[in-house]
Amino acid sequence: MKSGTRDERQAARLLEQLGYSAMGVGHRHGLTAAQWGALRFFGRANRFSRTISSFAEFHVTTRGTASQTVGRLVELGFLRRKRSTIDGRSVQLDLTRKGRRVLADDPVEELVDSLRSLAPGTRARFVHTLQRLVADVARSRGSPMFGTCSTCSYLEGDRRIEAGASFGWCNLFDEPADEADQLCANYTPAG
Amino acid sequence: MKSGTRDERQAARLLEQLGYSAMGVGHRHGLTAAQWGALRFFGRANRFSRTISSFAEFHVTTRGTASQTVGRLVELGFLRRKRSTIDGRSVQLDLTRKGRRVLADDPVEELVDSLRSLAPGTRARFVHTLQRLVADVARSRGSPMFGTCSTCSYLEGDRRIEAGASFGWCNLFDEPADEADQLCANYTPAG
DNA sequence: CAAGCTAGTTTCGCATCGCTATCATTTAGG
DNA sequence: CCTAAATGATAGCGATGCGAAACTAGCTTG
Repeated sequence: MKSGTRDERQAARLLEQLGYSAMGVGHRHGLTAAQWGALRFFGRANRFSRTISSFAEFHVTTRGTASQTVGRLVELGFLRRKRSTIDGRSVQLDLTRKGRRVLADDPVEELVDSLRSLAPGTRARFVHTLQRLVADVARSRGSPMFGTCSTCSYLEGDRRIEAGASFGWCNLFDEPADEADQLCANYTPAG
Repeated sequence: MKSGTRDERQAARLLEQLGYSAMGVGHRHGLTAAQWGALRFFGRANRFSRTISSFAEFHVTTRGTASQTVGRLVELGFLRRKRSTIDGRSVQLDLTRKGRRVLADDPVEELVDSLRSLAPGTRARFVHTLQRLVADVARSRGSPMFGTCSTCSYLEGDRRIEAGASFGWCNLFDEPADEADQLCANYTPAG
């Protein structure tokens, strides 16, 4: 039995190690892990999902804590609050120029470099496996998904978003899917 | 340029997401992320590496902080201190039975389940790619590696550790490599 | 319009993190 | 030997994280 699970454990260990060494561990720029997580989230979520509630859900914490973390980033000038015009309760968080600069120096960039050096086929297979794992874990945990348009059931028309080409259409918001590579809190896997 | 990096960013994002959902986020068993990290480290490191210093290095923090975190886990009964017989300064940390039980309920187990459902070939390719990424990131950061015997240059004889079969030989410690699937602080990639 | 729900903020209390020093013990080098 | 280096433990300090609860304000339903 032990030998039968060696591969899985090794993979899990490597994933964790990658997480530790690649992600916000190390307090670069004086930011904590939670703050890096928030900054990344708001840098990668679409405009409908850049809210306290979505971040709290994504980060598995309470809205109170999330508000506190975000408040600190606003003080530091990395995020900007903007009241939503459609829903007066809602606040949209946007990265400032300063926030974007810091995010560009995200420790995870070294990982991106490494990924870039993979053969395209290898990378594609890797991404495909990752997607499956993320979906599996989210499902087995009963937590929402936070995916992107490319595999979302609300996307109308051509499922594949070509690089830089025309957008698809989001049937949920009834708008062009112009932030197709951003995370969405309303993501629903197709299938 | 932007479209040319879509795959890499997506992969990085998925890796981060997997890290968040799989790792100690959520305070299960009342343990913090740092405590989960320590518990996992001491559950996966070989006897030469289960020290405060190694953990501090792995976790990218100071020995003081590491000692404090470990101290809490000792108080909680998850770890046990044991003075080294060879080096009187060194302390070896071992998981207690209780610690092992908690580690079995590690949130990361859901990830292991998901990995188990992959086709063997897919999983092998995935692991292979992960290994490369971990090595790349560690190299570009100039940090030590923490790998296992199977790809270590100190391993004598057959490089492949067969499941449950005979051990290899470690030329560094001059001992049988009987903890071949455990993390080692002295890991040096072959090649 | 009233009741109820949702989004966010704020405060309180407490535990932990993370760093810097300092100290004791033990090893290693000359 | 005697000094320098290494391993850990510990104290002190500031900041953050986290949960719970109370509170404001804006939607929504009937």
